[in-house]
This record gives sequence, C-alpha cells and structure tokens, in this order.
Amino acid sequence: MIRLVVVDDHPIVRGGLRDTFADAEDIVVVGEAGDGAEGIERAEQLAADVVLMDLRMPGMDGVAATAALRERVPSARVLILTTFDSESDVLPAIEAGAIGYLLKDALPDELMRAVRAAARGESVLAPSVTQHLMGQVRRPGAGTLTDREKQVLQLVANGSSNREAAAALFIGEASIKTHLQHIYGKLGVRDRASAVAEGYRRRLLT
Amino acid sequence: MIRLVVVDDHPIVRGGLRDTFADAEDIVVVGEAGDGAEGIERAEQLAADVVLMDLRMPGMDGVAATAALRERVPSARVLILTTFDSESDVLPAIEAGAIGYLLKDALPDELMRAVRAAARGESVLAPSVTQHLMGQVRRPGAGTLTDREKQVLQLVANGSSNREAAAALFIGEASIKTHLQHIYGKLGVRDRASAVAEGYRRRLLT
DNA sequence: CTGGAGATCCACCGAACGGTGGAGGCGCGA
DNA sequence: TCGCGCCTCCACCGTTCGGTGGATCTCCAG
Repeated sequence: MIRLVVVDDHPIVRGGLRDTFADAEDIVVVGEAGDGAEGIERAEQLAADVVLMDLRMPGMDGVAATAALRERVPSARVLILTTFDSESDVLPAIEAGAIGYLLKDALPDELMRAVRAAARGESVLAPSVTQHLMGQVRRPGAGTLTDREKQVLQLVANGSSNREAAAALFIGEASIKTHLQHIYGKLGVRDRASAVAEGYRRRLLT
Repeated sequence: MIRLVVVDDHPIVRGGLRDTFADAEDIVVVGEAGDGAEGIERAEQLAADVVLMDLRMPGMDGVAATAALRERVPSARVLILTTFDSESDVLPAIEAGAIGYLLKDALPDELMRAVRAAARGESVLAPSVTQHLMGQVRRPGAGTLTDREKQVLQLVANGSSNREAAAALFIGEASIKTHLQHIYGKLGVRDRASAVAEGYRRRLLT
C-alpha cells in the first residue's frame, strides 16, 4: 500500500485528488497539507511514501518544501504537481530533489501511474516537461542567465553594439564579449541575433 | 514660473537636476519622486507644469506613469529623460503622451530649453531620437514587413547567417542583405539582433 | 581555506555584417 | 501604359563580431 500525502493550498484540488485516489486499491491518501511546512510535518508523522506537492503555495513554497523534505524524510518521494510547465520552476524543483514533475491537466490514470512509479523510485515527467528538461540538461548550468548576462542581452536586444553596451554598464568592451560568449553557450546559439530570439522565447527579455 | 516635478529612482540624478534648475529664474523644482506612482501623486498635488520622467524605474515604469499622468493631469507635460535612446522605448513613451524625449547626456542648457519648450507645449527630442522617430513615423506602411522579409527575419532569429538564410530560401546572399536593409529601415533598427527583438515585440516572430 | 561561480579584462584573427549606391525583372492597379 | 512595390542581384569598404585561450578579483559555501 502506497501512503500518499497531498500538499496543495487549494482545498478543492485536495478534494479532487482524494477522490481520484479513492478508486485506487494500492494507494491511500493518509494526509493533506495546505502549505510546505505543514506538508513536511505530515509526511514525517505519517511515514509517507509519496508526497504530491504543488509548487505555488503561500508560505514555504514547493521547491523549498521539497528540499527540506528530502533532508528530513529521505524515504519520501516528492512528486511535483503544478499548473504550469513554467521554465523557471522545473529545474529548481528537480534540483531540490523531486522525483517527478506533472502538470495538473494530467488524467487521473496518468496520475496514479505516476504515483506508483514514484513509489518505486522511478522518475516520471510530463511530456512537455521532459522535452524542456532535455534542452536544459544537455548543457550543465544552462537555462539560467546571471543578472549581468540578462542586462547585456537586453542591451543587445535594444540595439546596442558591444561598445555601447559596455558604455551603458560602465565596463569594458571585452567584458561584454565575454558575457556574450557565456550567453551563447547557455542558450545554445552562435550569434547575438538568435540569442535575442532565445531570450524572448524563454521570457528573459521584454 | 514653470513648476517642475522630477521623477527618477536615483537620488543622485534628482540632486543633479535640482542643482541644474537652481540657476533658472523661470523654473522651480516643486517636487521629486522615486517611482512612477509617486510621481503622479506629486504632479497632481503640486500642479506641475512639466514632469521630468525617467523611463527605467522600479515599480511603475516611466511609460506607464506617463500614460496614467496624461489621464489624471492633462495639463502636465511629460518630458522623458533617460539614459539610452533604445529603439524600444521611444515609441511607447511618445504614444503614452510624452511631449519630449531627452537623453541624460544632454547639457544643462539644452535641458532648460527643453523644459521651457515643453511648458509651451512644444515638442523637443534629442537629435538621435528624432532621427529614429522619423524612421518610424514618416514611412507609410511602416511596421509591415513583406512575407519575404518576415521569412528572412525568422531565419535570422533562428540563428542563420546571411549565407545560410540565402541557401534556405534558394536566393543569393546579396538578396538577404538587401532584405535585411529594408527590414532595418522599417523597424527602425541598425542590426539584426535588435531587428529580431523588434520582431518579437511586434509579434512578427515566434 | 580552498574551490567554484561570477564579473572583469586582454590580444589576436578571420569571418560576417552593415552602409551605400546602384541595377534589372515581374506583376498589379491607376 | 506607366508607375510602384517587391524581389532579385552586384561591388566595395570599414566596422563589428565571434572564437580562442587565457588572466585577475571578489564573494560565498563547503
């Protein structure tokens, strides 16, 4: 029997999940929580096998809760269940130790299979997330431009040459070039034009 | 006497402007603000004739503030004073109702003349801005790239060099260059990187 | 305190790009 | 039929970029 704890700030969602798993003979929802801190407590007290965790929550969010939970209860597997496959959330969640990442539009059946997989220690990702993750992981440390790099990219998008960007940031032209090389590496492109394009696609630019 | 309100998030800049206008007998700085929302309040309370507004600010930015201010205090003229003549900022600011657009490298004397002009309802633009604006406004049918031009821009956004784009479209490299020149003209930019940026902003690219 | 990440800077080189001023061909509507 | 917009192509030139392989400094965490 898989002992499941549901962590989500919406009572409605928790209710829906309870219903969903009511049909499963091998899964029992042993507890619920409305925020991350509470979720950790429940998971610990109730010896959860799997924790179904929302990312966006008041108080301690899902990522922080996942990290803390992996510390406190290493035997509990954390399965992220969230609304958006927002680029910014996937990586932190995985890094924090989540074993799976599902979207809320998943069918009940998929959800149950995912919970069983998680209980076995297998990784389950929503298809769109998988694809996205691949692009991130291929390059170590990719997907996250530093603040400075974002500034440089924004300036380039606004028509600055390297020289002008340098003047705008009060640094040398050589530094701009270096930043751009790093940006190209992280975004997987070869020139400033496609770097700008990637910047827009990943919502790094306005 | 021209009643001036200065809106800029940098105290240093505000200080410099206060000094600048201390010399002017016909201009008095009646108030300051560190962000857009505060700027609107001040301008309203203090019956400003002219508002000197920075574009890049935390919270409500200069463009939004300008639009809101034009609503609330139609008698106040908004003069944009910003660091960069970034292509992307000029048009939105003008559309939002700014009467002038100056760069921060303007001389004190120019600045004062601009404020007086603004108070009279005249439009003052920094030279480089003027040129840029002309390119946008003068052109009949500007902002509409031809299908071919869109194809070229899309290829460039996807990382193609001129040579590669030419190969992809089965035309010569020279034609790509010509298309790009036309694109730059229509979008009011100078290089492929900012053309791509404009493309995304105008939703011409995916 | 040692290592890593981030930011800054340097030099050199070939390749690509941007600017200019053309030119010819095609199709469509005035 | 004439003009206009669009697409195609050319040459030349200076500038900028991208690639490479470094280097130093600071800050922060392990």
